[in-house]
Amino acid sequence: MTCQAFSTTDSFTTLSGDSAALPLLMHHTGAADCLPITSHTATSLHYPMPPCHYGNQQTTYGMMAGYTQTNVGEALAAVHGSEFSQTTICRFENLQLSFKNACKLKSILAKWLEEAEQAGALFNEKMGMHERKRKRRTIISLGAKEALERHFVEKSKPSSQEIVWMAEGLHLEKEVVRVWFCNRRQREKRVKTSLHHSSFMAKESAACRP
Amino acid sequence: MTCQAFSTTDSFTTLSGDSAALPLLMHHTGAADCLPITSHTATSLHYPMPPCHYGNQQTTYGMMAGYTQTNVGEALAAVHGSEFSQTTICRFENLQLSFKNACKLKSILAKWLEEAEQAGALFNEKMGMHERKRKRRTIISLGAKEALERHFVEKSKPSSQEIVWMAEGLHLEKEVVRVWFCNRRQREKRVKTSLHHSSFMAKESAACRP
DNA sequence: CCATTCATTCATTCATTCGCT
DNA sequence: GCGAATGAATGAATGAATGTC
Repeated sequence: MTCQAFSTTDSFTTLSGDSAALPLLMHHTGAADCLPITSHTATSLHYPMPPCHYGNQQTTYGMMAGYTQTNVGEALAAVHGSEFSQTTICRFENLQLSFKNACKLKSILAKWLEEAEQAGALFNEKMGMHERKRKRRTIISLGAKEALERHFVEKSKPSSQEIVWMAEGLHLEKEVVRVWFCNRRQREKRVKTSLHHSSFMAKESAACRP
Repeated sequence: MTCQAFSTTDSFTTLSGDSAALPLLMHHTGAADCLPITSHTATSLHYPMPPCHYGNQQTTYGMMAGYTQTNVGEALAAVHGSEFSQTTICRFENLQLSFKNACKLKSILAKWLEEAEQAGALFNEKMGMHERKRKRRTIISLGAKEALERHFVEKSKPSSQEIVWMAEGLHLEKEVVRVWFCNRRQREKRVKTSLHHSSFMAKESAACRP
């Protein structure tokens, strides 16, 4: 990987108090050594951008003005080769990505901002392929969710057999339960290692050079 | 080398905009003397293919369009006799195979591309055999990993006796420790001989890999 | 339109098989 | 028993569908 995973050692134990005070200077050189770290309200945008962006609501500075998450995701294709989903941009703004992942995205974003000028969606490969029928999204009932959650706190990594039992008990497919646990674990991890908690990882991230 | 290297600039910026310009000439004649050498982002595919393939995620050009690593692995059965796992295809793309191994795979891939036409999954041997219950994957704790790593740098080939001691100290099965060292040695070798490190990437990777 | 949840694809780690010498 | 090739299981990245206001 290009981006070294910062020493996992602790991360979020390190201070957390003054995190919001961090200035968001962006050095395109560095990776994400300066991701926006701030409280996120439902309305704030945090594209780290030079000279130092902050922005609230739709009110972002400079060229970002008016871009929706979807727009940004699409525009990124120009410098990345393929688009990103609204979901990913959303995660980035809300610091719901792993540190490594955030580094990567940030540099792409930075590059895009550099080549700012053309917002044109030069790419438009349609490739209408893949009817890879996606499984229809299962809707897990509230009750089932609570049950799963209870199981999770007790054992975040159930065995295959245990999964089968739970699935039967809840009238869900085994696969659905398995995936639920995968996702739940990811979330758990994210919450613990997300940029939200790691105060300013400026120091650690110094080594991260995309 | 028949394959010219491209600008080394920086890792994950390489693929962006003009990525398509990167010529991945494929000479079926040679073995793998021209495997794609490029930074690998989480989303890039690098099947070396004529006229020059590139693509990200699902977005590949030509007939490769839309193939996932799993798809390719399965399709390969047509020219090889048996399938390959997603893992192997992934390793191929990321240049994590030994040179020799990569050559072999590349020629299979080339052959498949030649006979391109039929993407039909002619094979579908089900063979529901082998209940050879696989040992449940051991989860080695972070601490244990660090310890093993320390032992490794000191002695990459511990004796049977030393393995037993480590195992006891770490509360792991002897076999698990033995296998860990096997795999670790393989990785070490891979890292050193892999195409990734061919010259120019040395600098960057040095700083980015613990 | 932004945020969250279920789902899929890509990447890495532990495990197995086989030739060997 | 080791090294090389290879894979299943699992983690990480990312997206479609859905929820919400």
